Amino acid sequence: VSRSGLDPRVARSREALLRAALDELAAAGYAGFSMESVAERAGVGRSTLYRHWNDRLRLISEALESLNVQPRADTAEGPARAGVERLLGHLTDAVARGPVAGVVPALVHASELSREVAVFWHAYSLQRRAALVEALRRGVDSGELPAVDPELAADALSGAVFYRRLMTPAPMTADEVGDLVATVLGPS
Amino acid sequence: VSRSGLDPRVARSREALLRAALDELAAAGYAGFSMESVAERAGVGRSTLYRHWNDRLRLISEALESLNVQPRADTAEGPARAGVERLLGHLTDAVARGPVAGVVPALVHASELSREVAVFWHAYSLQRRAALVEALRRGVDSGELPAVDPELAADALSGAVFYRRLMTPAPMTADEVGDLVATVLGPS
Amino acid sequence: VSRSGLDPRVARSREALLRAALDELAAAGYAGFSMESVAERAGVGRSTLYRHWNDRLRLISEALESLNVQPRADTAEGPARAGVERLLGHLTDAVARGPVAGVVPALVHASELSREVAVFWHAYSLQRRAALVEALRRGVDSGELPAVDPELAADALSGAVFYRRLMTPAPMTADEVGDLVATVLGPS
Amino acid sequence: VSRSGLDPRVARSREALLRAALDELAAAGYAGFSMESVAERAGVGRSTLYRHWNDRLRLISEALESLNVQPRADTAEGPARAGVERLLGHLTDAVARGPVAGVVPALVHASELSREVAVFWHAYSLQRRAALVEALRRGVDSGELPAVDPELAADALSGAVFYRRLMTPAPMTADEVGDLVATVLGPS
DNA sequence: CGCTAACCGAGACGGTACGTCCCGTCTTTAC
DNA sequence: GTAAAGACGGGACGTACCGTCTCGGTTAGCG
Repeated sequence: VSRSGLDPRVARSREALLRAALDELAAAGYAGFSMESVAERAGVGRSTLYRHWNDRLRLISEALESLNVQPRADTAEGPARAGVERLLGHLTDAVARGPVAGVVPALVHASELSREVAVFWHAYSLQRRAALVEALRRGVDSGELPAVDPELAADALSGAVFYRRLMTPAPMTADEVGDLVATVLGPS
Repeated sequence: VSRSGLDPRVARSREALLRAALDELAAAGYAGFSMESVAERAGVGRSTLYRHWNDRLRLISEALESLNVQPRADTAEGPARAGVERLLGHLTDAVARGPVAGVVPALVHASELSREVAVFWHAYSLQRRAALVEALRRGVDSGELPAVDPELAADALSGAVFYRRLMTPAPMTADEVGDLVATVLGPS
Repeated sequence: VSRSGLDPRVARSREALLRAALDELAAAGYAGFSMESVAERAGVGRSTLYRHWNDRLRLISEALESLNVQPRADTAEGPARAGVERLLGHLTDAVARGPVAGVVPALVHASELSREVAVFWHAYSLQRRAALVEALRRGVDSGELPAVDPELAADALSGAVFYRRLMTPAPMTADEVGDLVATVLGPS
Repeated sequence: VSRSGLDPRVARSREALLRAALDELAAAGYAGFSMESVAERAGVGRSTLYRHWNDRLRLISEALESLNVQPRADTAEGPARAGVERLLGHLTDAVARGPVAGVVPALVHASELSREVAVFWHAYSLQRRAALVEALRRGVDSGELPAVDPELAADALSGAVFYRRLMTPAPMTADEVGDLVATVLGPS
C-alpha cells in the first residue's frame, strides 16, 4: 500500500465514484446532489464512498479536478483573430456539451458556498481565459487587432458565451461566434 | 378575502415570509435553503409557510418576483454611450451589492433544475438586457456608436459583468465600466 | 395539546411503540435491540420513534415502566407459609411466562450498563421482595415460622427461583415451590 | 501448526486476544462488546482476530472457558457447615470482584441468545454448585446439618448471593454469609 | 356585537439523506 | 505462509428537514 502503488480495488472504486459524482452533479445539481445516489450510480457501497471522502464537498471538489484537462495551447500561430474564434468556439461547445456543461450552473452556485469549490472554479476559468487573453494580446501587439485591453476583451467575449448559457434560454451557437468577435473586435 | 383585500394577517405573514425567504437564499444559497429556517426568520409557524406555498420552489419563485423592480428607463435621452455606462454601472452594482447579489448564483443553479425559476430568471435578465439593447440601438442608429449588433454587444457587455462576478474572485468595479465600454464600443 | 388531553396520534404511537419495544427486548435481548425493528414492529415511522425517545435507553426505560404493575398484596391473611408459597409461585410463573419473563436477562445485563435501567430494575425487584419479606415477618412474629431473618430468607427464596432461571437449564416448577419453602423454613 | 505445537506467534496472539476479550466484556458488557476494540486492546490486527474466531460469539465463548478454573474441592474434611460457608464466601467474592464479576450479567444475557454461551454458563455454574451440594450432602448425611434437600438448599444459598448481586444495589458481603447459612440451615 | 369562518402556532406523522460506527468478508503487501 | 493493514458491502445509529396532517386557539369582519 505504501510505496509503489495502490490497492487496485481502491483505484476501481475511486474512479467509478468520481465519474458517478460528476454525473450526479450534472443530473441533480449541487442542491439535490446525493451521496446515496452517487454510490448507487457507481455500484459501490455507501460506506466505501464515505471511506474515501468524508462529506459531499470533498467528493465534489475532487471530482471536479478530474475535469481539469488543459485546453491545448494551439493559438500560438496563425492569425490572432482565428485563434480567438477557435477558443471561443471551444468554450461555446464546452458550456453546451460534454462533462463540464451540466456542471457549470452547479459550480457557480457551489462556489458561493464553498471556498474549496470556488478556488477550483476560479482557477479553471482563469486557465481558459488565460489562453484567450494571450491570443488577444498577440493580435493587439502585432496590430492585427484594434488596441483593446486584452483582459477586458476576454471578459466580454467569454462573458457573452456564459451569459447566453446561464441567463437566457438560447445559448450561443457556433455560427454566432464570428459575429460576436466582429462586434467586440471590429469587422475583420 | 373576497373583494376589498386580504385578511391583514395573511398579508403580514406573506410579506414577512417573502422577505425571510430572500434573506435565507442569500445566506444559505439554494442548496442549504431551509423552509424550517425561513419560517423561523419570519417568526411564523412552519404550517403557515406551507399554507401559502406548497414547496420550496414556489416560495423561492414568488420571493424572486418581488425583486422584479424595473430599473428606470432613464436612458431615452442624452448621449447613448452615457446611457450604456449608466446601465452597466447599475448592473455592476446590483451583482455586487443589494438583495439580488447574493441570489444570482442560486438563481443560475435553480434555473437549471426548475422550469419555473428558469422562466422567471430569463425574463428578469431579458428585461435588464432590453434596456441596454435599446440604448445601444439608439446610439448605433444615431451614428454615435459604431455599427455593432446591439444584441451581441449587449451580451458582451452584460456578460463581462456577470463573468467577473461568477467566474472570477474579482467582480467588476464601477471605475472599470468606462474601460469595458471603450473596449467593446471603441474609445469615446 | 396543552391542557386536557394529548393528540390521539401520540397516544396511538406511544402505545404501539412501547409494546413493540418490550417484544423486541424479549426477542433480541438488550444487545441486538434495534430501534429500526421496534419501529417496524409497531408499524410506525422511524422518525416518529425518535421524536418520542432520543435514544434506545430512554425508550427501554419507559417501556419497562409499563411492566410496573403492583402484584396484589394478598398475603395479609391466612397462614403465613401459604402466603409465602403463593408469592413464590407467582414469581416462578413470572420468570417463566408473561411479559417479564423474556426481559429478565436483558434487564440484568442492561442494569450493569445503565443507571436508569438499574434503578428501575432494583425498584421492581424490591417491590416483589417487600411483599415476601412482609409475609415472612408476619409468620415469624406469630410463631408460625421459625425465627429466621426475613430479609435473608427472602433473598434465599427469591434467589433460588432466579438462580434456576438464569444459571441452569431447568427453571423451577410450581410443584417444587413447596419443597423449596420446606428446605428454607423447615417442614410444615 | 502440525505436530509439535503451535506457531508461537499464534499462541501469543490468541492469548492476548482472549485476555483482551475478557477486558472488553467487563468494560462494555455484552452489548457494546466490539471486535474492533478487542483487537485494539490486544495490539493486534482486526483480521488476525477474525482468523481465529469467525464471530463475536465464538470469541466470547472461548474467552470464558479460560475462566473455567475449578474452585478447589477443599471441603472434603472438617465441619460441613464451615465448608458451606467457605464455598459461599468464595462465591460472594467472585461475583463482587475479579474477572468473573463484571462478566456475570453479560453471561446471563448472552445465555438467552446463544446456545453455546448457555451451555458454557450452565456448566460453569453447575460445577460451582456441585461442590456446594456435595458439602451439604455430607453434612446432612452425618447429621451435622438438618435434613434438607441438598439440591434445593444449594439453589437457595447460591441464589441468595446472585440475587443480591443482580437484582439489588447491595451485593452480599462476607460477614452476611454466616447469617445466610444460619437462616437456611438453622442456627449453628 | 356576537358568530363563524379563516388563519394561526405547535407539532405529530412517514419519509429520505446525512455522516458515523461497527460488522464479518475480502484482498494485498510486507516480514 | 502468516501477520498486519485496511478496503469492501451491509446495516443501524441518531440528526435534520422534507411536505402532509391534525389539532386547539385567536382574530377578523359580516350580518
